[in-house]
Amino acid sequence: MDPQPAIRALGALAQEHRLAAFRLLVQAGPDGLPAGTLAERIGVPPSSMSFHLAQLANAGLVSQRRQSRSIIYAADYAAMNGLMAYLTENCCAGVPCTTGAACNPALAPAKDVA
Amino acid sequence: MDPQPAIRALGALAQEHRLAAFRLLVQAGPDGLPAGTLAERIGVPPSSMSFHLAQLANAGLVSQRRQSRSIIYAADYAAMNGLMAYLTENCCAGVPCTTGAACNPALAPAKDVA
DNA sequence: TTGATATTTCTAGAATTATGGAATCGAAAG
DNA sequence: CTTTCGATTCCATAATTCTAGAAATATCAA
Repeated sequence: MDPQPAIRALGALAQEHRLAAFRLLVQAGPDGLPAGTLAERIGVPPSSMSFHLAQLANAGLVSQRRQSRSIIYAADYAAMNGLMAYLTENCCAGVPCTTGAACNPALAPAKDVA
Repeated sequence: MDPQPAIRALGALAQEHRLAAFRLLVQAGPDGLPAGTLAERIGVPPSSMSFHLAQLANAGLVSQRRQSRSIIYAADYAAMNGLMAYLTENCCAGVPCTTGAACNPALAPAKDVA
Protein backbone atom coordinates (compact mmCIF):
# COMPACT_ATOMS: atom_id res chain seq x y z
CA MET A 1 0.00 0.00 0.00
CA ASP A 2 1.33 3.43 -0.93
CA PRO A 3 1.17 6.36 1.44
CA GLN A 4 -1.39 8.25 -0.62
CA PRO A 5 -4.25 5.75 -0.38
CA ALA A 6 -3.54 5.31 3.31
CA ILE A 7 -3.70 9.07 3.86
CA ARG A 8 -6.98 9.26 2.00
CA ALA A 9 -8.40 6.43 4.09
CA LEU A 10 -7.21 7.93 7.36
CA GLY A 11 -8.49 11.35 6.37
CA ALA A 12 -11.82 9.85 5.49
CA LEU A 13 -12.10 8.30 8.93
CA ALA A 14 -10.88 11.39 10.77
CA GLN A 15 -14.23 13.08 10.92
CA GLU A 16 -16.97 12.64 13.46
CA HIS A 17 -19.81 11.80 11.11
CA ARG A 18 -17.76 9.68 8.76
CA LEU A 19 -16.23 7.67 11.58
CA ALA A 20 -19.71 7.11 12.99
CA ALA A 21 -20.98 6.01 9.58
CA PHE A 22 -18.06 3.71 8.99
CA ARG A 23 -18.43 2.06 12.35
CA LEU A 24 -22.12 1.51 11.80
CA LEU A 25 -21.25 -0.14 8.50
CA VAL A 26 -18.50 -2.25 10.04
CA GLN A 27 -20.99 -3.46 12.59
CA ALA A 28 -23.75 -3.94 10.06
CA GLY A 29 -21.69 -6.45 8.10
CA PRO A 30 -21.71 -7.13 4.36
CA ASP A 31 -25.42 -6.36 4.05
CA GLY A 32 -24.66 -2.71 4.67
CA LEU A 33 -27.13 0.11 5.23
CA PRO A 34 -28.89 2.63 2.97
CA ALA A 35 -27.72 6.25 2.94
CA GLY A 36 -30.96 7.50 4.43
CA THR A 37 -30.72 5.19 7.42
CA LEU A 38 -27.20 6.33 8.10
CA ALA A 39 -28.21 9.99 7.87
CA GLU A 40 -31.08 9.42 10.26
CA ARG A 41 -29.10 7.43 12.80
CA ILE A 42 -26.22 9.86 12.81
CA GLY A 43 -28.42 12.91 12.72
CA VAL A 44 -27.11 14.85 9.75
CA PRO A 45 -29.00 16.24 6.74
CA PRO A 46 -29.04 14.03 3.62
CA SER A 47 -26.77 16.34 1.66
CA SER A 48 -24.13 16.21 4.35
CA MET A 49 -24.39 12.46 4.68
CA SER A 50 -24.01 12.13 0.95
CA PHE A 51 -20.92 14.32 1.03
CA HIS A 52 -19.34 12.20 3.74
CA LEU A 53 -20.28 8.87 2.18
CA ALA A 54 -18.70 10.05 -1.06
CA GLN A 55 -15.47 10.68 0.84
CA LEU A 56 -15.53 7.21 2.35
CA ALA A 57 -16.25 5.68 -1.04
CA ASN A 58 -13.52 7.71 -2.68
CA ALA A 59 -11.10 6.45 -0.06
CA GLY A 60 -12.13 2.91 -0.92
CA LEU A 61 -13.42 2.19 2.56
CA VAL A 62 -17.00 1.51 1.52
CA SER A 63 -18.76 0.12 -1.50
CA GLN A 64 -22.11 1.24 -2.82
CA ARG A 65 -24.84 -0.52 -4.73
CA ARG A 66 -28.30 0.55 -5.72
CA GLN A 67 -31.24 -1.44 -4.49
CA SER A 68 -34.42 -0.04 -5.91
CA ARG A 69 -34.55 3.58 -4.80
CA SER A 70 -32.00 3.19 -2.02
CA ILE A 71 -28.26 3.20 -2.27
CA ILE A 72 -26.75 0.67 0.09
CA TYR A 73 -23.33 1.29 1.55
CA ALA A 74 -21.18 -1.45 2.99
CA ALA A 75 -17.78 -1.45 4.68
CA ASP A 76 -14.88 -2.76 2.61
CA TYR A 77 -13.16 -5.06 5.06
CA ALA A 78 -10.19 -5.70 2.82
CA ALA A 79 -9.44 -1.98 2.65
CA MET A 80 -9.75 -1.64 6.40
CA ASN A 81 -7.47 -4.58 7.06
CA GLY A 82 -5.01 -3.28 4.51
CA LEU A 83 -4.90 0.08 6.22
CA MET A 84 -4.17 -1.48 9.59
CA ALA A 85 -1.47 -3.66 8.10
CA TYR A 86 0.13 -0.57 6.61
CA LEU A 87 0.19 1.21 9.95
CA THR A 88 1.93 -1.64 11.68
CA GLU A 89 4.27 -2.53 8.84
CA ASN A 90 7.72 -3.52 10.01
CA CYS A 91 6.60 -2.76 13.50
CA CYS A 92 9.36 -2.55 16.09
CA ALA A 93 12.16 -3.18 13.65
CA GLY A 94 11.10 -6.65 12.70
CA VAL A 95 9.58 -8.03 15.87
CA PRO A 96 7.05 -10.77 15.20
CA CYS A 97 4.06 -8.63 16.06
CA THR A 98 0.58 -9.99 15.58
CA THR A 99 0.14 -7.69 12.66
CA GLY A 100 -2.73 -9.77 11.41
CA ALA A 101 -5.61 -7.50 12.24
CA ALA A 102 -8.43 -9.02 10.33
CA CYS A 103 -12.11 -8.65 10.15
CA ASN A 104 -13.45 -11.33 7.89
CA PRO A 105 -17.14 -11.21 7.04
CA ALA A 106 -16.85 -14.58 5.33
CA LEU A 107 -16.85 -16.10 8.78
CA ALA A 108 -20.31 -14.71 9.41
CA PRO A 109 -23.12 -17.07 10.41
CA ALA A 110 -24.90 -18.49 7.34
CA LYS A 111 -27.01 -15.72 5.89
CA ASP A 112 -26.77 -15.58 2.10
CA VAL A 113 -24.10 -12.95 1.80
CA ALA A 114 -23.87 -11.12 -1.55
CA MET B 1 -12.32 4.37 23.51
CA ASP B 2 -14.57 7.32 22.80
CA PRO B 3 -15.02 8.69 19.30
CA GLN B 4 -13.19 11.94 20.05
CA PRO B 5 -9.76 10.47 20.85
CA ALA B 6 -10.09 8.16 17.87
CA ILE B 7 -10.86 11.10 15.59
CA ARG B 8 -7.87 12.99 16.92
CA ALA B 9 -5.65 9.98 16.33
CA LEU B 10 -6.95 9.38 12.82
CA GLY B 11 -6.67 13.05 11.98
CA ALA B 12 -3.13 13.07 13.25
CA LEU B 13 -2.23 10.19 10.94
CA ALA B 14 -4.08 11.59 7.95
CA GLN B 15 -1.28 13.81 6.77
CA GLU B 16 1.64 12.93 4.58
CA HIS B 17 4.44 14.09 6.85
CA ARG B 18 2.86 12.90 10.05
CA LEU B 19 2.10 9.48 8.65
CA ALA B 20 5.68 9.23 7.45
CA ALA B 21 6.97 10.25 10.88
CA PHE B 22 4.71 7.85 12.69
CA ARG B 23 5.70 4.96 10.50
CA LEU B 24 9.38 5.72 10.99
CA LEU B 25 8.73 5.68 14.73
CA VAL B 26 6.74 2.45 14.58
CA GLN B 27 9.64 0.88 12.76
CA ALA B 28 12.23 2.40 15.03
CA GLY B 29 10.76 0.70 18.08
CA PRO B 30 10.72 1.92 21.69
CA ASP B 31 14.05 3.69 21.33
CA GLY B 32 12.43 6.24 19.08
CA LEU B 33 14.11 8.97 17.08
CA PRO B 34 14.99 12.62 17.73
CA ALA B 35 12.93 15.37 16.11
CA GLY B 36 15.81 16.55 13.99
CA THR B 37 16.41 13.13 12.50
CA LEU B 38 12.76 12.85 11.60
CA ALA B 39 12.75 16.29 9.98
CA GLU B 40 15.83 15.44 7.98
CA ARG B 41 14.63 12.02 6.84
CA ILE B 42 11.24 13.32 5.86
CA GLY B 43 12.56 16.50 4.33
CA VAL B 44 10.59 19.22 6.08
CA PRO B 45 11.86 22.30 7.94
CA PRO B 46 12.26 21.92 11.72
CA SER B 47 9.34 24.20 12.51
CA SER B 48 7.00 22.16 10.36
CA MET B 49 8.23 18.91 11.85
CA SER B 50 7.68 20.30 15.31
CA PHE B 51 4.15 21.31 14.41
CA HIS B 52 3.37 17.82 13.16
CA LEU B 53 5.02 16.03 16.05
CA ALA B 54 2.96 18.14 18.42
CA GLN B 55 -0.17 16.93 16.66
CA LEU B 56 0.91 13.32 17.02
CA ALA B 57 1.75 13.85 20.68
CA ASN B 58 -1.52 15.61 21.31
CA ALA B 59 -3.34 12.68 19.78
CA GLY B 60 -1.49 10.38 22.14
CA LEU B 61 0.18 8.46 19.35
CA VAL B 62 3.73 9.30 20.34
CA SER B 63 5.59 10.04 23.53
CA GLN B 64 8.43 12.47 23.93
CA ARG B 65 11.39 12.58 26.25
CA ARG B 66 14.36 14.86 26.37
CA GLN B 67 17.80 13.39 26.00
CA SER B 68 20.41 16.07 26.31
CA ARG B 69 19.64 18.62 23.61
CA SER B 70 17.48 16.29 21.60
CA ILE B 71 13.86 15.43 22.10
CA ILE B 72 13.25 11.80 21.34
CA TYR B 73 9.90 10.75 20.00
CA ALA B 74 8.62 7.20 20.18
CA ALA B 75 5.46 5.51 18.96
CA ASP B 76 2.87 4.65 21.58
CA TYR B 77 1.99 1.11 20.64
CA ALA B 78 -0.87 0.87 23.10
CA ALA B 79 -2.56 3.88 21.53
CA MET B 80 -2.10 2.46 18.06
CA ASN B 81 -3.48 -0.92 19.04
CA GLY B 82 -6.39 0.74 20.82
CA LEU B 83 -7.23 2.72 17.72
CA MET B 84 -7.29 -0.38 15.57
CA ALA B 85 -9.45 -2.21 18.09
CA TYR B 86 -11.88 0.70 18.04
CA LEU B 87 -12.17 0.60 14.27
CA THR B 88 -13.01 -3.09 14.22
CA GLU B 89 -15.23 -3.06 17.29
CA ASN B 90 -18.24 -5.33 16.98
CA CYS B 91 -17.10 -6.09 13.49
CA CYS B 92 -19.64 -7.85 11.29
CA ALA B 93 -22.35 -7.94 13.92
CA GLY B 94 -20.50 -10.16 16.31
CA VAL B 95 -18.50 -12.43 14.07
CA PRO B 96 -15.38 -13.80 15.76
CA CYS B 97 -12.98 -11.65 13.79
CA THR B 98 -9.31 -11.68 14.63
CA THR B 99 -9.63 -8.21 16.04
CA GLY B 100 -6.41 -8.62 17.93
CA ALA B 101 -4.14 -6.43 15.88
CA ALA B 102 -1.20 -5.98 18.16
CA CYS B 103 2.24 -4.59 17.93
CA ASN B 104 4.08 -5.45 21.11
CA PRO B 105 7.55 -4.01 21.55
CA ALA B 106 8.02 -6.15 24.66
CA LEU B 107 8.60 -9.06 22.31
CA ALA B 108 11.62 -7.35 20.87
CA PRO B 109 14.94 -9.14 20.79
CA ALA B 110 16.94 -8.53 23.96
CA LYS B 111 18.20 -4.98 23.79
CA ASP B 112 17.75 -3.21 27.10
CA VAL B 113 14.49 -1.52 26.30
CA ALA B 114 13.53 1.44 28.47
C1' DT C 1 29.37 34.27 29.90
C1' DT C 2 29.61 33.30 25.08
C1' DG C 3 28.60 30.39 21.30
C1' DA C 4 26.66 26.50 18.95
C1' DT C 5 23.04 23.12 18.61
C1' DA C 6 18.25 21.16 18.92
C1' DT C 7 13.71 22.26 19.13
C1' DT C 8 9.66 24.87 19.84
C1' DT C 9 6.41 28.91 19.58
C1' DC C 10 4.50 32.62 17.08
C1' DT C 11 2.61 34.43 13.02
C1' DA C 12 0.00 35.36 8.85
C1' DG C 13 -1.27 33.89 4.52
C1' DA C 14 -2.58 29.91 1.51
C1' DA C 15 -5.03 25.89 0.93
C1' DT C 16 -8.22 22.56 2.15
C1' DT C 17 -12.51 20.84 4.15
C1' DA C 18 -17.30 21.05 6.23
C1' DT C 19 -22.05 22.75 6.20
C1' DG C 20 -26.82 22.76 4.73
C1' DG C 21 -30.45 24.65 1.70
C1' DA C 22 -32.07 24.47 -3.05
C1' DA C 23 -32.16 22.28 -7.28
C1' DT C 24 -31.63 18.00 -9.77
C1' DC C 25 -31.61 13.09 -10.90
C1' DG C 26 -33.27 8.21 -11.03
C1' DA C 27 -36.45 4.68 -9.87
C1' DA C 28 -40.91 3.11 -8.70
C1' DA C 29 -45.96 3.68 -8.29
C1' DG C 30 -50.44 5.52 -9.45
C1' DC D 1 -47.14 11.34 -17.49
C1' DT D 2 -47.19 12.92 -12.90
C1' DT D 3 -46.10 12.22 -8.22
C1' DT D 4 -43.40 10.59 -4.61
C1' DC D 5 -39.31 8.97 -2.54
C1' DG D 6 -34.33 8.37 -1.81
C1' DA D 7 -30.19 10.28 -2.86
C1' DT D 8 -26.88 13.32 -5.03
C1' DT D 9 -24.92 17.66 -6.89
C1' DC D 10 -24.37 22.56 -6.70
C1' DC D 11 -23.21 26.56 -4.29
C1' DA D 12 -21.69 30.14 -1.06
C1' DT D 13 -20.25 30.54 3.51
C1' DA D 14 -17.74 29.17 7.54
C1' DA D 15 -14.21 26.80 9.78
C1' DT D 16 -10.12 24.27 10.04
C1' DT D 17 -5.46 22.97 8.82
C1' DC D 18 -0.82 23.49 6.59
C1' DT D 19 3.33 26.05 5.70
C1' DA D 20 7.68 27.97 6.78
C1' DG D 21 10.31 32.10 8.29
C1' DA D 22 11.55 34.68 12.41
C1' DA D 23 12.04 34.80 17.14
C1' DA D 24 12.32 32.49 21.52
C1' DT D 25 13.72 28.63 24.63
C1' DA D 26 16.65 24.96 26.52
C1' DT D 27 20.91 22.35 26.76
C1' DC D 28 25.63 21.77 26.65
C1' DA D 29 30.63 22.94 25.82
C1' DA D 30 34.41 26.08 26.15
